[in-house]
Amino acid sequence: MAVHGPAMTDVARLAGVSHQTVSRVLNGHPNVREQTRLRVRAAIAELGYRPNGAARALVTGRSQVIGVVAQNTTLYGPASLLAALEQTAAEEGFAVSVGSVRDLDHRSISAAVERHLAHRVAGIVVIAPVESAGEALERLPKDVPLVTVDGDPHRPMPLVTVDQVAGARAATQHLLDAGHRTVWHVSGPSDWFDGAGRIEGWREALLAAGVSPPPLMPGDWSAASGYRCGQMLARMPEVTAIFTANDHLALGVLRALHEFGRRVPAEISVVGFDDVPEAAYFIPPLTTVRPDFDAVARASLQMLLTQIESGSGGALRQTIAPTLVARDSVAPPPSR
Amino acid sequence: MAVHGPAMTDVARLAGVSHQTVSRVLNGHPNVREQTRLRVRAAIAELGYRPNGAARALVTGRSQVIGVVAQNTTLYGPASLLAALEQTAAEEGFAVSVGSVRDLDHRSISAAVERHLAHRVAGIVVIAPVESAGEALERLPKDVPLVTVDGDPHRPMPLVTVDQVAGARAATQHLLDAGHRTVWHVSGPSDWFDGAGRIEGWREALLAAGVSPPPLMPGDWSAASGYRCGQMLARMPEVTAIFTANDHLALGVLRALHEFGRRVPAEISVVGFDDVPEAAYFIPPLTTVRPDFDAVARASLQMLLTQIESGSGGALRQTIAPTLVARDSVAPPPSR
DNA sequence: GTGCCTTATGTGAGCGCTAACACTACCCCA
DNA sequence: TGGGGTAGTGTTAGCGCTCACATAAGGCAC
Repeated sequence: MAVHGPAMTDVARLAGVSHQTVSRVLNGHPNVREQTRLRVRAAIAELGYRPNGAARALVTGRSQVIGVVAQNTTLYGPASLLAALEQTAAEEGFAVSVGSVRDLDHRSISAAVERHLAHRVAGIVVIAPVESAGEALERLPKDVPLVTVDGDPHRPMPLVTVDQVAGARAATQHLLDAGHRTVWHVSGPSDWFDGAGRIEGWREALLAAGVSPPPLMPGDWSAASGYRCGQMLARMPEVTAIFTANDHLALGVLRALHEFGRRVPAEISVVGFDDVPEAAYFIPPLTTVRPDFDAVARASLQMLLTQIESGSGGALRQTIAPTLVARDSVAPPPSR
Repeated sequence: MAVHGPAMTDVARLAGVSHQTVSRVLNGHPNVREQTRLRVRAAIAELGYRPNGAARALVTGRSQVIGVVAQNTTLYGPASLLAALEQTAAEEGFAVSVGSVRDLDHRSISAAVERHLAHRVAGIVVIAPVESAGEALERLPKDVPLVTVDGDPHRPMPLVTVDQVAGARAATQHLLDAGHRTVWHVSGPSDWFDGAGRIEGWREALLAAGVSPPPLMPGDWSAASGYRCGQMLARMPEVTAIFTANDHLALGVLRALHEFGRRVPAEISVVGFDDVPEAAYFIPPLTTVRPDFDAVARASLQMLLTQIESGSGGALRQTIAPTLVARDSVAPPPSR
């Protein structure tokens, strides 16, 4: 059934060398004569030979596969991250195996990681935006290369993260700069680090401007929760500026404001986070904060590869700064 | 470096049997005494043993991994499909390896498939919504289990697909039933099978009602292209009903109509396709067609597993019917 | 008892590869 | 002239598992 293509010995025979020499060519070892190298490459091409990853994994103890653990790969953020990760990994000759989990408790995460370990992956990227994930990760064997993305900033493990705080600060500041007295915040879940970071940045910006933050409107990333919060905010005449923790929340808020006849941005300004491709086509086009998922993916993969090659752990940390994308949903507050 | 956990021989020694007996227990072979089976299981648990997938893959010629080839896993459809596929596969004890491709030409597809083949995947799911993909697939070795999703309905290979035609027909009919004389269509790319199917369904419904279809407005799935088409449609007073090939196109259309002061649904009704989670929070909430991605994933995986187990190819085919989700973006046409 | 099943278990080979080491040229410098 | 490099190549073992076969123990017919 399986396509049993040519093996290394077949290539070796055709090239008139030993299988070991073929192996050396394949792995870019020095000490192979240029002429031999060419002969081997020709034989590889002629036979359409592809090295057997399983055999290699067996003998080296690890495969050319990177495991990714993520929760909801349907969401825009994780999906983008996963795609970027896959792209980058492919360029480095690695395949990506996904292990999505329903919940981010430590049982689920551990199980997903274990599954990857069973396949002897070369390294693991965990997109672990919540507290409970961290605990699971600390119990893991220390000798497997691991990078967390959007994980706990206070835990000593290799971490790549979007600078949520800076992004939220920029969004809030942008609204203050437009002349708004204060800014309301429809947040993500506060037990998510990105949610918490965005709350923190919002709060910081307000405090720095000498404004005491108004009550938080807690959402759960979904447009539905944004809509619910929006219905409350729409009824409060003093509200002139809203920063939402992501674009989908903003969509829900916009819809609620629209229903209550509150015009955006004439009466109320709104800023989102994520810059989903559709944000430019919301009504009105949404000013938002764009995290660079490609950069995050590149950084985390680089970090992982460094660990894989050096064998050393090391609690590296890298933060990617997001950028503000100004569109039409922000204007000065209505003059009284 | 790698966590060299216990091997099968360690389990065997602890249980006082041969490694082969352990293997038999692991693979559920008959002819193992109940008592022995329990002893082996106990040893496995005690040592925390996990079978080495690489070794198994090496000897059997295939791994417990399913390769998925997809193009843009950031789009809602593919992302949902991938997530559902992963979930289902995990339940069956399979891991999922993603190989996304930038373009859907046959070079890229072949390359992605080859990469999976190198890792000796057990089977491959190709999400191949365009013509050129089909050609690449036909050249593939016949003995590797393969299922295409949203692929060419006219090609004799195992295929699972959403019934695009029926969905589009339902959407169009829904608008006609509301009293509209005709329905305009903002399409997806016509070289995508789902795009083509939705055009076909729209056309069929109109012809069945004795209406000759108005000119097609070609889009490319993006909100941006929906917006451009919407700008044209907004200027045409005779337009009262629009069916868009997906929800993002609808978002762009809604935005354009809004800018031109055309009220939805009072003046113009709009129906989308996909039912993205945000569709209920568009302005107004979007009536749309919901494909069941979970069902597609389950069906394709089932089909793949059947091939893997039986070894037989067989050109099976399964079509998943989508359902219409009625919201507020449809109303009778304005009376004159 | 002999022969021949069936059931439960063990033994040996080998999947395709890499790591470690062995070996052969050949060169350089004393 | 020989000792000791170094570049290029071959040989061997073994990663952890499954497959095919060998073996052992018991049952049942004659």
